[in-house]
Amino acid sequence: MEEGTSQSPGYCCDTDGDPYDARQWDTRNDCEVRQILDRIADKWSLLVIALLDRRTLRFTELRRAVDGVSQRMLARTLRQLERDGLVRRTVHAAVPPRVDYELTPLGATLHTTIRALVDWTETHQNEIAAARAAYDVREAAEQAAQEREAARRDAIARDVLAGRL
Amino acid sequence: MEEGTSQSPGYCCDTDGDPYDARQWDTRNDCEVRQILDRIADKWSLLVIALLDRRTLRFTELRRAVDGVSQRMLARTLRQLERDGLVRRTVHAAVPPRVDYELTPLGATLHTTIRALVDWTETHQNEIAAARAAYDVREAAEQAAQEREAARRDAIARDVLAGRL
DNA sequence: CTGAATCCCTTCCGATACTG
DNA sequence: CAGTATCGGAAGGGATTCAG
Repeated sequence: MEEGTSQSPGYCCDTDGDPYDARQWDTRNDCEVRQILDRIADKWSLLVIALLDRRTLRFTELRRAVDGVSQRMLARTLRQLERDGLVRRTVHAAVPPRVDYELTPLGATLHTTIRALVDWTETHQNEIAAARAAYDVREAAEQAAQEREAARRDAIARDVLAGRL
Repeated sequence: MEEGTSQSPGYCCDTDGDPYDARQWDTRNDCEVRQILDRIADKWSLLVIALLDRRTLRFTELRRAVDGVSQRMLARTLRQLERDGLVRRTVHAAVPPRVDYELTPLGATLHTTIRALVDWTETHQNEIAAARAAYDVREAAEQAAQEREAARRDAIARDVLAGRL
């Protein structure tokens, strides 16, 4: 197996004290949650779950549908989703071999939630694009101002030096 | 700047034909959406948005609260969230310097959605853990069976060879 | 057809050191 | 305090090859 099941050291909970914030999800709860979140929020997992909504697809169909995924990453993604109980894998003994993938009931509930997130993104993507553009403009202006200031200081310093000598 | 704004080549839309699935988010829509999703579904972004719910925090406060983030990643995360218009950054001219971070209205709406995702994860984390355990058991059993089978074949082959010679 | 295994390059990210 | 710059190790991920 390429990667093991174990996490890198220090990834998980060791903060026991510090009851720092009870109003919401604090850092302690993220030990398990964060790891799962990283998995399902993954670029390919998201797409696979999306594409498997209410239907069954074969490996190659998924491969073509996702369009950009390598067979390696698709296989890995599907294996993990299967392991997490979100996708069911059915092997048909046949020649040529045929493997079907479909969402489990658990996976179907995730689809709803993910869908909400994607909807938010679609709804606000223009605002985000606008915010980025505005930010980039501000940053560029600031940088230009700094460069002008630097040039000014440089000129002054040269003048002083010239006056001295 | 360490990483530029531009994406890696071939990351975005080039699939124009293939009107393959109109019922849901197909691959074409993900050009923009996926990129934004990757950003907001990021491990640190998620936590930062969570912690900034309805309050203002300073850099160091966030650093301590997240507990595990490096100053590098926190700074990067905050910069990106600011650029995306999700977080407002306020610099107070003072000694020592003080910088406050808070959610923008846009960021606040994201908080609700993210919260739904995290709630799903918390709700189903036990099911996922169970699924993983079951999967691992099945896999181990399969592997053991394969090894027994291999040993059996090996023994037969040796017997045949011994009979021949 | 459906993968698993290998090679190899790129990106991510933490540790460290340095500015304002 | 609030960052930025640089480096090196680790992980991500594509291309290719092999197997069932």
